[in-house]
Amino acid sequence: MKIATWNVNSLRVRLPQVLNWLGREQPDVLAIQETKITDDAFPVAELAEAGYRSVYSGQKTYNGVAVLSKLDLADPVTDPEGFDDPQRRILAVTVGDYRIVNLYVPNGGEVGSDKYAYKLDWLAKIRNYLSLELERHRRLIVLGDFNIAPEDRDVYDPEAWRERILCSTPEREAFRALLDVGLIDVFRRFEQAEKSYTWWDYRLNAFRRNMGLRIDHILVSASAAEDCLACRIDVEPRKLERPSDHAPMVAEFRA
DNA sequence: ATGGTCGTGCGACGA
Repeated sequence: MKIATWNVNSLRVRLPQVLNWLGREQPDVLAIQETKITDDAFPVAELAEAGYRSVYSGQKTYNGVAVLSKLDLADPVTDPEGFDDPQRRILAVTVGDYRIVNLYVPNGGEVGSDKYAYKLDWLAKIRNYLSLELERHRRLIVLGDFNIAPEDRDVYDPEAWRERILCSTPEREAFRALLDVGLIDVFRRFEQAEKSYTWWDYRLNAFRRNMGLRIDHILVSASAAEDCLACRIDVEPRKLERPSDHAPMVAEFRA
């Protein structure tokens, strides 16, 4: 089972790139964030033609999550207990033996802002939900855009980003709290190149200069980690004309 | 450089 995550920053704009990437990479599952498309406009037919079923939870202009799969998608959840939120950021679904939770964590604006408080509150609530999901499912995969760089080695210039959004201590503690409920950052289970990132600002030629952050993650339960064979970032789509500002991540599992 | 580039949707705002 090959499972991927990609913040596409508008599925409408990126659909040709997504279809190309699916064709080349052939993941069994792709979790997408920032679709920025309402459910009535979701490109179900184009994706079906490429061999993928879709579940989606979208809204106008902002946010929006979807899961594409070659296999059946069962038991979708978009509004877990405790979330009373019009923002479409959560989509949990079952594929085969795996419970998959696709997340688009709030960006948080600036440290200390209202959006920052919303982000930390959201992270506290998602922690509770994930701890329940871990009780309910042996094989759990939580993936998406977490908008948190967990450690200094996940940041191209840690001093410049010290206590800034995506890197502040409360955000890193909230990320750590997700690991503490029983999730494993599977990217770090494998040898990786130094300066491995998943997001680069559109400005200042940040990608060409590898001025990036690792803010997209694949977290898995212990029993899913045992079956994980590989985890990598695919920077190729970030090199294309009119790219998303994020690169996809892929994890492969035995069975 | 209180900057810079995108996407949405036609003026800001979010990231």
